[in-house]
Amino acid sequence: MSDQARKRRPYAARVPMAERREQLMDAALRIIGRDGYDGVSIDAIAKEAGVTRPVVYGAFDGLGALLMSLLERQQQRALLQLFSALPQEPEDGDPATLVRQAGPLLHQMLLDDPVTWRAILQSATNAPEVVRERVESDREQVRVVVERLVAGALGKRTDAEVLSHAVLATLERFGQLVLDDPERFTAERLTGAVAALLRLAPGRVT
Amino acid sequence: MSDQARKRRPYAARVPMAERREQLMDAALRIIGRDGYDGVSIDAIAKEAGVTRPVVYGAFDGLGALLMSLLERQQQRALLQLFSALPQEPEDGDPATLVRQAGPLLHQMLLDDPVTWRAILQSATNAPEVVRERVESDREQVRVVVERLVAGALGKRTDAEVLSHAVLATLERFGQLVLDDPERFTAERLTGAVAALLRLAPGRVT
DNA sequence: TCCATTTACTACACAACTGTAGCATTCTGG
DNA sequence: CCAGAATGCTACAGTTGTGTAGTAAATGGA
Repeated sequence: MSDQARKRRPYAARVPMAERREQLMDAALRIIGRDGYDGVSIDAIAKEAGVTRPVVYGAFDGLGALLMSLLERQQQRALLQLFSALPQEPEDGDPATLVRQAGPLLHQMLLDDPVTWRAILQSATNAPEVVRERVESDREQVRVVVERLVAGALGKRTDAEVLSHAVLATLERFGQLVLDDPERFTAERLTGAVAALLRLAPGRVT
Repeated sequence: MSDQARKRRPYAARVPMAERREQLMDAALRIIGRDGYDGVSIDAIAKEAGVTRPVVYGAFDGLGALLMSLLERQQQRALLQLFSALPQEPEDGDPATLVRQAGPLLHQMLLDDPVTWRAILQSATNAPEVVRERVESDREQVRVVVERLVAGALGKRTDAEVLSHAVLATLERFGQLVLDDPERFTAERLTGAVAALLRLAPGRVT
C-alpha cells in the first residue's frame, strides 16, 4: 500500500464524443471478428478500446444500443454495395446470365469488407436479440428485391416468394463458404455451379 | 424463524438415474422449445424439472454434457427419419421427381416432431458451442449424402459439392418456414416451386 | 495562471449462473 | 423395524457481467 500511484490507471486520452463512439464501435467489430458475438460485452469492448466501462456507458445506452449503432454504420455501406451488385430492375433475361453477372460482384463485395460481412452473416450465432432482429429485417428487405428478380427472370407464374427464400438461403451459405475458405470457393466455382444448373433451363415459365 | 418446516422444500420423488436423466432432458427440450437456447441453464432446467441444481449435477457432468445427451437422443430418431426420407442410392432419374418424392416426406418428418427439429434448426441461434459443433458435424454427414444424390440426379459433371451446400441451405430455410408458418408454407407449395424450377431442366449434364 | 468544466477512473451494489461440501430425508435389505 | 446407503436439499463461495455514484485528473477560457 506504500505506493498508490502504481495502482492508479493512467488516464486514456480525452476524445470528443463522436470519435469515442467510432472507436468503441471499431473495438466491438474487432471482437466480433476475432471471437464472434460470444465475446462481446460492455466489459470486453471497454478493455479492447483501452478505457473503462463508465466511458462506454457515457457513449452508448448499453450493449444493445452500441451494437445497433455498429450495425447501422456497417449495414449502410454493406446494403448499398449489395443493392448496387444486384440489378434493381427486374430484367427478364436468362437467369444463368443474371447469376454470372451478379455472382462475381457479390463475391467481390464480401472480400472487400470481410469483417463486416462476417458480422452480418454470423449474426444468428449468439448475437443478442436486438441484433438478430435488425439483421432479420434487413434480410427481409433484400429478399423482397430478390423476389422481384426471380419473378422477372423466371416468369410470373413461378412461386417467386418461395424461390426467393431459397435463393437468399443459398447466397448466405455461399457467403459463409467464401469467408471461411476463399481459396476453395471462388467466384467462378460458385457462380459456375449455379449457372450450370440453371442453364439446363434456358427458357422461362410463361 | 419460528416455523422452519415451512421453509424446507418438500423432497422431490426419488427416481432411478436413467429415468432422472430422461426427465431432465425433457425439461431442457421444453425450455428450448419455449424460450430458445437463450433460456437454457442448469438452473432453469432444474427449476423446470422441479428439482435442485445438485440433482442435475448428479445426473450430468454440466450443461454441455446434458445438451449433448439430449441431442444424441433426439438426433438418433431424427437422422434416421431423415435418411429414410431420402433415397440412399443415388438414382439418376429426373431431379424434379426426386424433389416431389422426398419433399413431402421431409415435410411430414418436421411436423411429426416439430420440437426436435426446431431445436436442431435453431441450434445456430445462441446454442452453446458444443451443440453447434455437434449439429454442424451432423449437417456435414447429411450434406455428403445430398452430394451423392445431386451427382446422381444431375450428372457427374456438375459441381455436386457446391450444389449440395445450396440444397442443404435451402432445405434448412424451408424447414424453418414450415415450422414458423405451416399454413402458409405447405409441402405442395415448397416442392412445387422447386420442381417447377427444375422441370425447366428435364435433361442431365452428361 | 488558475479555476470551472469536462472527462475518465475507482469502488460498490446487484444479478444470474456455476460448482461443491455437508446436512437431511427417504428407502431398502437384513 | 431399523441401520446405512442412496438421493435430494441447503448454504456457501466463486465468476462474470451490469449499471451507477462519487472522486480524481486533465483541459481550456478568463
